[in-house]
Formats: sequence, C-alpha cells, structure tokens
Amino acid sequence: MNIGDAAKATGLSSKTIRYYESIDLVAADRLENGYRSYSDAHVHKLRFVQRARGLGFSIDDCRALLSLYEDEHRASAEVKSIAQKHLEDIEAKISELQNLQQTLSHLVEHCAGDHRPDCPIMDGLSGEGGEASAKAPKLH
Amino acid sequence: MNIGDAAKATGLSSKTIRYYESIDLVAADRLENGYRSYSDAHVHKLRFVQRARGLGFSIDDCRALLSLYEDEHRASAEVKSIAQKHLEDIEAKISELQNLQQTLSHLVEHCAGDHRPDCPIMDGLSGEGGEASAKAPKLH
DNA sequence: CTTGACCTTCCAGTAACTAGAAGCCTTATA
DNA sequence: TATAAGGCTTCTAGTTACTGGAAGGTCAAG
Repeated sequence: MNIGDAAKATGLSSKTIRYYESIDLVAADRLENGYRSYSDAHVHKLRFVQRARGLGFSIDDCRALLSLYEDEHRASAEVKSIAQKHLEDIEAKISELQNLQQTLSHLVEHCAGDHRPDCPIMDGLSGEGGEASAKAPKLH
Repeated sequence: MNIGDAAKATGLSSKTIRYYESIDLVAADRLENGYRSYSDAHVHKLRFVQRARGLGFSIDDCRALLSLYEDEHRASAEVKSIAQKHLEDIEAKISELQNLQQTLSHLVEHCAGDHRPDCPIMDGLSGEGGEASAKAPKLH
C-alpha cells in the first residue's frame, strides 16, 4: 500500500511516516515510480512505534524497543528496564508539575483578579515575601 | 555590573541572559568597550523572568508578565488570567502523565524482567489484548 | 487532455536554550 | 612590559519530534 493508506492504517500522518524513514526508524520498500510501498509488517512496526510514542517513549527508546521487538531471543529484562526508566521519568515529571501546581494555585487563589494593580502573583514573581519559586524545579 | 556578575546575581547563565536579550525580553546597557552593563533594575527583571520560568511560564507569558510588572496601572485580573491559563495547562499535563503512568506501571508490573522473551510490555505495544495506549493522549 | 488527488524531495520553523569557535578586552603576574 | 588567564563579544549549529509549505512528478477518471 502507499503511504497514505499506511497513514490511515496506523493513525500517523504521512509526514510523520516519512520522517520516521528519514531517521532510519522504519523504512519502506520503493515501487518503480519512486513511491513508498508498505507491507503488513511495515504497518505493524509503524503501529508499534505509534503506541510507544503514545506512551511517551522517546524516539531513541522506540528504536531500542523496535529492535527488541524484532529479536526472537530478547530478554524481557531489557524491555522492562527501558520501560521502568521511562516510568521513573514520568513520575519525576508528575512531581515537578504537582509542585508547580501547588505554588501556582496558591498564588492564583489569593489574587483578587480585579481592576486594581495589587497582585500576589506579581509579588511572588518579583520575590517579595518568601521565595515562591525556590522549590520549583525546572521543567523538562 | 558585567554579564557574569548578573548571571551570579540571578542564577541564570550568561548564555541565557544573552539569549533573553536576543529575543528582546530583557535588554542591557552597553559600555564603551561593547560589554553589557547591568543595573539593579536589570537584575530585578532577570530574576523576575527566572522565577516565572521556574514556575513553568513560557517565554511569551514572561514577556506579557514583564510588561504587566512594569505597568503601574495594570489590572491584577490580567495577571491572574495568564496564571490561571498556565495552571490549567499544568493540570492537564498532570492528568496526561498520570494516565501514562497508570498504563505503564501496569505493564511493567506484569513483566517478569528475566532472560525469557515473553513480555507483556511488548504485547501491549504490539497491540495484543486491548489497546493499551488507546486512551493515552499525546505529550506536549 | 485536463483536473484533482496522490506522491516525491527539500527547506524552514517550532521552544528555549546550550555548545563551541574565533577573536577582542582586561587584569594579574613574572 | 610581555604574556597568560579569564571574561567578554558575535555567530553558527545542534537539541526533540515533528509540521507546513513549495515545486514538481504520477496516476485514475471524465
């Protein structure tokens, strides 16, 4: 099938599929006219990547997972280790965001939000009264 | 003071401060030798931005917040609206990540993580038995 | 034979920096 | 006074994972 059909079959855009090929993640065959041609196996790999990306795995993780996917003799420990690392990253990011959420919602709650200039949010940002952001770790 | 001292005073790197100037976020004066020169007011603005970034505000948000910061007649409602929008984004992202975390931790828990190839994580990614990632929204 | 829907490649832009190169300025020391 | 270390300058390019758009080739239908 052509790239458009592969796109429909996987939920990825044609652009994305071409991009994946350009970074040597999932290659396609070529027809005589230069068009890309996708088999069921190709589509499976693309869907695999689509699901992994949907779970937040990086492209590099996807690369590793794909090669394990194709490896008959893989050890599930290798897969698990990648997933566990990713899970830890996610959990760390959740904590970060929860910190931010706490700090921010505090500030927002205490802001009148009217026509006057007085604003606890601004005070927090300009460093008045305790370091509002002192504990807020960097995003990403 | 020179950029290096401003960096120490704000917790930002010199590179970052130059970058902020290049995108017209916080400009510095210039000495005769071409060096950037920072006053206390400059440093305050930089720290303001540093705190806002620490709370996850985008550069564009920072730009808006800075101009409100400098505006004697601002309405706190404007500040609050920016913060509230950001807070909602954060909360949305937390939910997304919590979804991923649930799905992933499920898969990870059920993976033996040994030398054998059988792997529920792989099964999930390859689409066997229910769409593991169907509900997982995109990150970012 | 032309229209429209495909397909191709290549270039640029996104967010917010960060790294590195090449070269000037300043300050301290031998 | 020469020089070496360190700080400053600008500019380019790389990071992540795509996305949009331009210019042009291909194919099926009417």
